[in-house]
Amino acid sequence: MARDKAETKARILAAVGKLLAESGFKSLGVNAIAREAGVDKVLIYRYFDGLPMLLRQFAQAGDYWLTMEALVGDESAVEASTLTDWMTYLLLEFMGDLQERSITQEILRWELLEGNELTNELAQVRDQLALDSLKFLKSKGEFPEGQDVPAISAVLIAGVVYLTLRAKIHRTFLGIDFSSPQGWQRIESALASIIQSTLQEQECS
Amino acid sequence: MARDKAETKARILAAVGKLLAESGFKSLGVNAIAREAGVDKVLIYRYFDGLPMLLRQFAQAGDYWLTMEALVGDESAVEASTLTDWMTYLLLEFMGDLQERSITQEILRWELLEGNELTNELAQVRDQLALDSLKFLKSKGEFPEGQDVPAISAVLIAGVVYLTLRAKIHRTFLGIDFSSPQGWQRIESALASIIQSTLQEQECS
DNA sequence: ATAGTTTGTCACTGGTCAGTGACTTTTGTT
DNA sequence: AACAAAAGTCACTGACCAGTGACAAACTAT
Repeated sequence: MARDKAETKARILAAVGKLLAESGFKSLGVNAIAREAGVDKVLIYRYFDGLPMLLRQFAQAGDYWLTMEALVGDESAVEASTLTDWMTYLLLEFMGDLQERSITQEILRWELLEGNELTNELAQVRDQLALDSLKFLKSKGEFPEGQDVPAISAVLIAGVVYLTLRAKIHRTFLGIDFSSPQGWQRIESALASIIQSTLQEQECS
Repeated sequence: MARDKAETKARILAAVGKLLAESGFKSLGVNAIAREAGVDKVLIYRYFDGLPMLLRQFAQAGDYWLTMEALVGDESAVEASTLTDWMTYLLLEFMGDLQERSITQEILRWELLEGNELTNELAQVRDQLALDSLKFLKSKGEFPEGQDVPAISAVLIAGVVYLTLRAKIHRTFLGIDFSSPQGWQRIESALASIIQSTLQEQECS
C-alpha cells in the first residue's frame, strides 16, 4: 500500500460510512472498520486516537440532513402560499429526504440506544434545522392561537422518523403496508390532513 | 440449590425480564441470563433449547400492552362521549401506560434493529390492540369522511412511541424538555388538539 | 549516506461470547 | 439396595473483540 497518511485517514473515514450504511452500528468496531478500509487497526488508534474520536471526526464531516437552503433556497420554485402549505411541504420534504439517507437513519437508530459523539452531533443539527423551519414558518403566517405548533411539529416529526426507521425492518405497522408506495401515500395524506386541520383558524364553532 | 426444574425454568424466565428491563437487550445473552438467574447456562440449552426458544417462551407469557378490557372495561367510569373524546382518551392512556412498561419499551427498541421471536409477538399483539381500538371507536361515532383515521392513528402512535423511547436517552427533542412533566404536558395537549381538529366535522368551509 | 521520523505490519494479551462434552449429585422407581 | 434418569457443575473449544508493544520499510533532513 502506498504510504499516504491522508489517503489512509480518508479510507478509514469512508469505511465508517460504508459500514454504517450497510451493516448498521452494531457491527461498527475497530476491527470491522480496519478490515473494511483494508488498513491495520493500529492506525485507527494512531491517527484518530480511538473509536470515539474517529466518530467525532466522522460526525464533523457530516451531511446528515437537508439544509433550509436546499429546502427553500428558491422560494419561488415552491408552490406554497399559506402557512399550512408551507408546513406540509417542509414535513413531506423532510420525510422523503430522510428515506434516502441510510447513514442518518442508522444514527437515529443508534440515538435510541445510547448517546455518543455521532448522535449528539446529529441531534444538534436536527434541532437547529427544526428551529430554523419554525422561524421560517412564522414568517409565512401567524401561528393559530391556542395551538402549540412546536409541540405539534415534534409529534409529527417523531412519527415520521419512527415510521421510517421501522419500515426498514418490518413491512407493516398497524395494518398499513410500508413496502408499497400506497402505504406511504396514506401517511403523506394523513400528515397533510393533520396539518391542514390543526393549523386552520377555526372561525366557526 | 434445590433441584427443582420448574423453579429453575421460572428463575431463567424471570432473569430475562429483569435483564431486559434493567440493562436492555444488548446485554441479553446466554451467559448474562445464566449469571443473573444464578444458574448454569447449560440449563438454558437443556430446558429451552437455546436463546431463541427461550425468548419465544418469554414472549408467550407476555403482558406487554394494556388490554381493551383494562382500557374501557367499565365504560361508564370514563368521562368521554364523542368520538374525539374517546380517541384522545385511548391515545393518552396508551402513552401513559407505555411509559411505565420498561420491558415493552426495550422490545420496541429491539424491534427497530431486527425482528425476532419477541418483537414479532409484541407487534402482533400491538396491532390487534390497535385494530380493536379502531373498531371500538367506530362504535362511538362515524369517522369523518375524507379522513384516513387508521393512517392518522399510525402517525400519532408512532410519534408517541418514538418520543417515549427517545426520552429515556436524551432529555430534549426539538427544544422540548422531556425530563419535566411540563414537556409531556405539551405533548398531551398537542395530541388532544390534533385529534380534536382532525376528527371534527368541518361544517363550514 | 546516515540518522531520525513517519508509515505500516505483525503478533500478542486479556476479555467476553456461544456452545458442548464429561462429570457428579440427587431423585425416583423397582 | 440397586439402578437409571434427571438436575446441576465444571472445564473446555473456537471465535470475536479492544487495545498494545515490537518491529520492518520507506521517506526526510542534515
